[in-house]
Amino acid sequence: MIGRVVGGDPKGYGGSMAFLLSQVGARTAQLFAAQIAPLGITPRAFAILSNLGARQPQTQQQLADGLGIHRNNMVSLIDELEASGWVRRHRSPDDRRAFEIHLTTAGREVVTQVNALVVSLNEELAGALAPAERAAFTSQLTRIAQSLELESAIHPHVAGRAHASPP
Amino acid sequence: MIGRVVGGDPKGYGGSMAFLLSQVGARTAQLFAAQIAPLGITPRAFAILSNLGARQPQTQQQLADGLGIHRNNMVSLIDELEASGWVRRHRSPDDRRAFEIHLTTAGREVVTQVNALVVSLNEELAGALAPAERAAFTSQLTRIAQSLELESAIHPHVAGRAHASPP
DNA sequence: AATGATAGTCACTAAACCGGACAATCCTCA
DNA sequence: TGAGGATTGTCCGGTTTAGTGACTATCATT
Repeated sequence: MIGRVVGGDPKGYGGSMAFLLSQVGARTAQLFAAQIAPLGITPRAFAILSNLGARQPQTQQQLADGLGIHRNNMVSLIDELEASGWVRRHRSPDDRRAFEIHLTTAGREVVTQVNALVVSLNEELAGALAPAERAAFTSQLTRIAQSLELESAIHPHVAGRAHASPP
Repeated sequence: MIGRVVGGDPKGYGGSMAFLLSQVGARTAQLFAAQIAPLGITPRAFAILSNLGARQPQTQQQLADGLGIHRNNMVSLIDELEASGWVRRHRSPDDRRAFEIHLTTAGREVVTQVNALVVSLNEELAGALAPAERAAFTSQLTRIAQSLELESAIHPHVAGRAHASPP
């Protein structure tokens, strides 16, 4: 009774976990992108800033590996971040090929602001559930994420070519 | 205690419903696309076939409206579907501008095959949960989908430009 | 019949991402 | 020590994907 897709109404994927998850996930990502857009930042760029907020400094290569983004794309991404004043390139003292990417004060501020938006988005999502349900739901969702071998730092959308859709 | 993102470890969005949902959703969509790819079909194309399976025939315009896909893009989508032999264009007797899109026998078969894949994907996802948890989880997910005003037929990824990513 | 709306089509554009190639630098080991 | 191979950041081109504008044929309304 798990995968009921054939029975009932055709075209009704309303009970399909796969469809629901990808649908809700896509919409959530849309909302997030729309909410941070006024700050002049994209989800991908924020992923970099956030990652730097956790560990600093990192080279472009380290960031690319950590987030699953292609090396080549990291170049222009850092360019934009630097142009926005959120990040600065410093030559590494250890390796003259590499740049150490440092978060600026403004960059740290953006991370804080976006984190606040994430909190409010979380509350908006959780609002559909009874307070008593929320912890269990998150725990179950986490278990699914683990079973899919998702690492907490890598988001399939942030990482390379990852389209696809329903269900 | 819903939106814990700031506390604990920075960069740790592991407890954020928004991040988890979009991450799991994106991965689910990826898996689905990968699983149907051997059949020579994309998620977008399947959405059309599946919709036709539920109501037939429909004009391109009706399909575009129903799935949230742009009219112009529907043209090449139907072209491919027709080239694959899953669909046929018949001139509408009522409106000589419009085409009625009809599912062929092969098209119906593909829908059946993909639906079977969806069932197995659902089982794979549900496998991370205890059997007793599954119904509640799906119900909660459905409530979240409703609170986001998601219609069961429209998938944000299938419909227009819908990138975005974390939290 | 005339005017405006609508269905489908096509061509052009914009964005995202990948792969290949390249210079500078590092590393290793004979 | 120095020569070959690997690595870092960079750039460029090609591909894919989706959206826009304009066009034709047809319908609907008056």
